[in-house]
Amino acid sequence: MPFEMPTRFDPATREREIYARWKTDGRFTANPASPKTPFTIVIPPPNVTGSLHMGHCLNNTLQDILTRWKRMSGFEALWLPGTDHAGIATQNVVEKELRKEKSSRHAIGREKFLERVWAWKEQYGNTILMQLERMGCSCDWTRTRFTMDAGYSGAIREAFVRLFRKGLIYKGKRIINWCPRCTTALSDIELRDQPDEKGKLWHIRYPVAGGGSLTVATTRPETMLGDTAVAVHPADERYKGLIGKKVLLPLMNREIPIVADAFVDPKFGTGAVKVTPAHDANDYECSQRCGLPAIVVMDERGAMNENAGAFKGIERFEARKQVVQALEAQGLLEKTTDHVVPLSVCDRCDTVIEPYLSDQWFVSMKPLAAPAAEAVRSGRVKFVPERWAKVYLDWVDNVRDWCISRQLWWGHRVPAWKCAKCGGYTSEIADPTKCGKCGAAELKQEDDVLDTWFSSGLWPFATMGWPAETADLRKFYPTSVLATDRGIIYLWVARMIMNGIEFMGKEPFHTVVIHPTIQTDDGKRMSKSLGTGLDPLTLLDAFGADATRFAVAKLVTTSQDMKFGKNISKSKGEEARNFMTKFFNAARFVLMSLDASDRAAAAAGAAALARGENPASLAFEDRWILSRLNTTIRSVSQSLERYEFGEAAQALYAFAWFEYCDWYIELAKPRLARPDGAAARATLLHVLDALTRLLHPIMPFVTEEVWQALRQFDPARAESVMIAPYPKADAARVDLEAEKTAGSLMEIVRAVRDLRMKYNIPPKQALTAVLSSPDAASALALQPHVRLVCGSANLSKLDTGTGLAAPPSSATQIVSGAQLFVPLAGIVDPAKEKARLESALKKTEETAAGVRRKLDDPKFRDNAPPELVEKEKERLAEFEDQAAKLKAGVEEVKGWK
RNA sequence: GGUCUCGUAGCUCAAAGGCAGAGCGCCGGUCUCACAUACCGGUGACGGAGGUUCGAGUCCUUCCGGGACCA
Repeated sequence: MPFEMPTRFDPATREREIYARWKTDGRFTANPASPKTPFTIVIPPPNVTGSLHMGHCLNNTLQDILTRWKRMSGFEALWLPGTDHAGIATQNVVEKELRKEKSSRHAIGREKFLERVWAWKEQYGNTILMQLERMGCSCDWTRTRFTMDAGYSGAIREAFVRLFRKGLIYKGKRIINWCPRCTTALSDIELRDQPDEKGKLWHIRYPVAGGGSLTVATTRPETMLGDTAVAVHPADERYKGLIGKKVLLPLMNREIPIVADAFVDPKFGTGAVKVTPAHDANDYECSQRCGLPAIVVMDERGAMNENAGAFKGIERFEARKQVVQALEAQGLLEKTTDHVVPLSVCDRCDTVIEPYLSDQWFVSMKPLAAPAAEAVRSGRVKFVPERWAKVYLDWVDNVRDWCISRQLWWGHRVPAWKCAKCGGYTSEIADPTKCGKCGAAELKQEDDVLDTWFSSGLWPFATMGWPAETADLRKFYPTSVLATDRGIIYLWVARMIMNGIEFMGKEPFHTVVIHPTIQTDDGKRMSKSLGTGLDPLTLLDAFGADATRFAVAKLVTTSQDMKFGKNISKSKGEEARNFMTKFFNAARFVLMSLDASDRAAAAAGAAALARGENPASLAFEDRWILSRLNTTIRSVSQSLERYEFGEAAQALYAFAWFEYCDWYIELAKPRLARPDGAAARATLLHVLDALTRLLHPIMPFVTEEVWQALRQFDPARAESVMIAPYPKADAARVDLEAEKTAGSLMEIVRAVRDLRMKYNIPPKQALTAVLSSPDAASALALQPHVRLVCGSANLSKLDTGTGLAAPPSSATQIVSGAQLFVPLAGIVDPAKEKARLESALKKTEETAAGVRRKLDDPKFRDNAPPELVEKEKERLAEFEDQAAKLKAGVEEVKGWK
């Protein structure tokens, strides 16, 4: 019965079926009791409100490549998936729903609101995980975690209490970033800079007590209502006499001091700055140094409050206008200039951030950061590429205390209780019943919740059941690799390392792979709002998961960016899809060409080859492709070890297409039908088998399809390619001599094909040729392969030898130092041939002259390594020889009638 | 202001300091019994200026032009 395969692999139908089969067979599930060495990756948890974007597509492709490769390489591989609860983002989504219903979270209350969020999460929260399935990701779905799960919440409670007890968590009044729309505090990294915002610089005259005035420049005049001082640089001669005097704060009629502080830049504005401690971080620090009070003049929604006098109740930007008008009316506005202001906006809602003095919870970072920095400096945690370690260290070394409280409802409620009696805070694993300080029983839990990053920072071990000592933790912690984008270095990587050391006593991973960031075709950041984003689903639909993954992986380099917008993704997607089809078709050819009677023998032969044995006498071309295969295996393995995904994909692409398909299959074809073709059949099958396994981590679906076809020939193989061993290079198979000879043969074939093109000779028309080698040895080396050359170049005859004369009316090519003559009586055009040879001659002479110049230079001869000088001498001899032959060819043509 | 990164063919990327390579595109030819999503052949490039070196795409300086991050 002939073996049948469809002409194409159809991703749309086959991917789902194959994935479902893997799942039901439990292929993704890791076993903590396994004796194998673990290999663990925890997914950088995507935001539960999110859907797959190109960044995820790339990030997860790479994680899956690593996981599948390690799983096949004999590791107990665990890729642990999950999502984080994304406090603000998720709360905003549900609040939006409520607004549509003309309701609000305040209208329904905290408890009901949280029920709504959970309901939303149950309905939509799995979107991104399902998209990962579509990509073929081999995540262990039995271990999927969510940062709000009960177990995970227990880990957060544990971590908070431990840090609290160590004194590393405290509550205090500080300037924080406040989003007046979300009405919550934000950490530095939840902001987005809005550069080059056009603003103004207002110069305001403050009357000095006792006469005169002092002009200050500000970009935010509305905050002057909360000024408690004016500061100048202590060394600024212009203002020296004013230090210690008072000014009368306009509009508020409050006397405030003129202080000296080195934070003032004398070159900015007038060199005198207003100090508003409650609404500016620098001013706040200044106020601490100078002992100034802080007056909050805005409420939590960004409107001016009762401390703003006449401006009470006015929204902050409107207040700005009115304050300016009022100052102008009083003649206190000296001038207004244009000024570019750096603005920070809320990452979630684009509202301009207000620096705001308020009571918040903080983590004292220095004690946690020091060992985290040391872990990287000592090399226990490595960054790939290495340079990112510097970025990490810059942040970790200069880290500031971290505001972890958020004025939200969705999240982990701060597990601290305030005592009504003594005002102290108590934090315990079990809800406390009495104050840890004074013993009183009137306790109230804090309303705020914790920053999402506080929970996702515990991800590498909280996902495995910490603080319980679970089998998973024992087996899979520390994890192996964290793969992520550079934007996440501060958000997660640093915090995961700090927490891993603090709570587990061990770094959470030994390697951090920072892959490039996907950009648009013209090298800009992809932006949803600008519509320059690219939806990976359109790629998955158009090209299938295998091709999408391959296209993305092939472009991964050590550079920081990767252009992959609408046009580039299309061209790269097509390239990858064509490659996938090519591979599938090669498999189809190999399997369909094996006769039922050949199959068992071919399978046995291929198995023997895989073991390093030679089942039948291997032909030259068999030895060549086996050599190339093993060279490729080595290079792919090395690339993967170094996380050079693009290199690995590239090597596989080139080997599969240009060597296996273009040359080997074609060379093996004539032997296939022959009874003595056993070695060819075994080699074809063996290389296909190896290639299938090599490609599997990048293109999981099509390789599984091919694997299942291979299994029909050889049921003894693994049930799935997922658990088949990844090929190992066999150095004994590498045959550089064969590779070199094959190179010469290809050159000869190409030379004939080139002549066919130049003289319009159809491929079907057989030709004859004469190959005159420079010496007997090389003639002898080519002799056995005449059959291969004739087959590939469609020659009916190829004479080889040394010093052979050109047959009449021959076109000449110089290949590998030999002369190739192709008699073309009646076809060859003397003028054209002469021109062709002369052009080749000119090129050769130019190259020869270059090498000669180099060799004539005594400095080169004296300083360059002798081997190189020798090599250059040989090259020169070759070029001179080639030139001589071409010259002879020109003379020959001249003699034609 | 500081740090990092990238400028190589029309496009996307390669090349321990020693002959600048691929793919896509483009041009021309083939529907040859796995594959026209294919096959065959061809075309085409080191941002500028200095320096180090026998030798620089590669190392150094500087300029120009992109990108990222920190303050």
